[in-house]
Amino acid sequence: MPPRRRRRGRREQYTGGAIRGFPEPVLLLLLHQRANHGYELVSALEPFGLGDMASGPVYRTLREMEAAGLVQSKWDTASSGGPARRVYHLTRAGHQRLRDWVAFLRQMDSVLHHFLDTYDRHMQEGTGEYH
Amino acid sequence: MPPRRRRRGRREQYTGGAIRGFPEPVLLLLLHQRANHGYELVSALEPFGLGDMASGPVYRTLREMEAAGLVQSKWDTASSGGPARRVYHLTRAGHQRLRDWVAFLRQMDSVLHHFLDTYDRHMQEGTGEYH
DNA sequence: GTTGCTAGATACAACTTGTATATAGATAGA
DNA sequence: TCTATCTATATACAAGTTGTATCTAGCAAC
Repeated sequence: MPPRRRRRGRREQYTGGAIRGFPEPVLLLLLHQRANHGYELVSALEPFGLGDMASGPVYRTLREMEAAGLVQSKWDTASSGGPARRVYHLTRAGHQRLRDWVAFLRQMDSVLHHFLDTYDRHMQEGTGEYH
Repeated sequence: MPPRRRRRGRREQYTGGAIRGFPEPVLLLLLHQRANHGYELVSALEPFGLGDMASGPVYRTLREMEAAGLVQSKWDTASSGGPARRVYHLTRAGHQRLRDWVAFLRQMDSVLHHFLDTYDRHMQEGTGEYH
C-alpha cells in the first residue's frame, strides 16, 4: 500500500516518509546551495515531495545532522525582526554524505525502474489473471 | 546517509528497507505473474534490490497481506518432496492494490528525478562551496 | 541417527517517523 | 496595553516499520 498519509493534507505528490531518511539528503542539497535556517528550509521542501512535512521533524533532523558533523550552525540575531535564527551551513563531511546519498539514490532509481518496467511489460503481455 | 545496512552482506544494489513497504508491491507483482509459495518468492527478490532480505520478513509480509485480503493461500502437500508449501495467489483486491502502488511509485520516481536533476544542475553551475 | 536442505512462522529489539505541544521574540491592531 | 499572529526553534511521546534471532518440522541421504 502506498504508505498511508497520517496527515490530513491531500496534496499531490506527497512522498514524505516513503524513502527512508530522505529529508537528510534534501536538506544537504539545499544547504549545499546556500546556508540557511530551519524555518525557511521547511518552506523549500515541497518540490521534493515533502510539502506536508511538519516543522518539528525538520528541526530534529537538522540537530541530528549537526550532531553527526554534517552541518554546523550559528545564531543569527541581527538580520531579522522576530526571534533569532539558527543558520546552518554544510561541512565537508556533509558534502561527502550528500555524494554518498546521490550514489545510493541513483541505485534506488534503477531498482524502481526495474520494478516499473517489469510491471509494464507484464501488463502488455497480458498473462496471469486480472488485466 | 544511505540507510545503514545492518546485515553483513555487501551486495551491490541493496536497497532493501529504503522504500517503505516495498516488499509488498514486489510480492504482489510476482504473484500477479503466477501463484507461488514463500520459499521460492524469497529467491525471486534479488532483481528488485531485495537480495539480502531474510526469509522471516517475507513470510510475515505474506501473512499480513493475506490478513488484508490482498492474497489467499492454500496448502500444497502433493507436488513436492519436503514439507508442505503454502501457495499464495492474488485476489482482486491485491490486483487493485498493486495498481495503487504503481501509481504511487511513479510519483516517487518523479520526485527522485527532481532531486537528482537539481543536484546535477547545481553541480554543473558550480555555485556554493565544495565542488 | 544426524546432517542438511526445504518450508514456514513469530517474538523481540532496534530504529524511524508523525503528532502534539512547549517556549519565546517581534509586530500590528483593538 | 493586551492579545492575536507570525516567526522561529525544540523535544517528548506514540505509532509504525524493519531486522535479527530463533523455533518447528518434513524429508532425504549418508
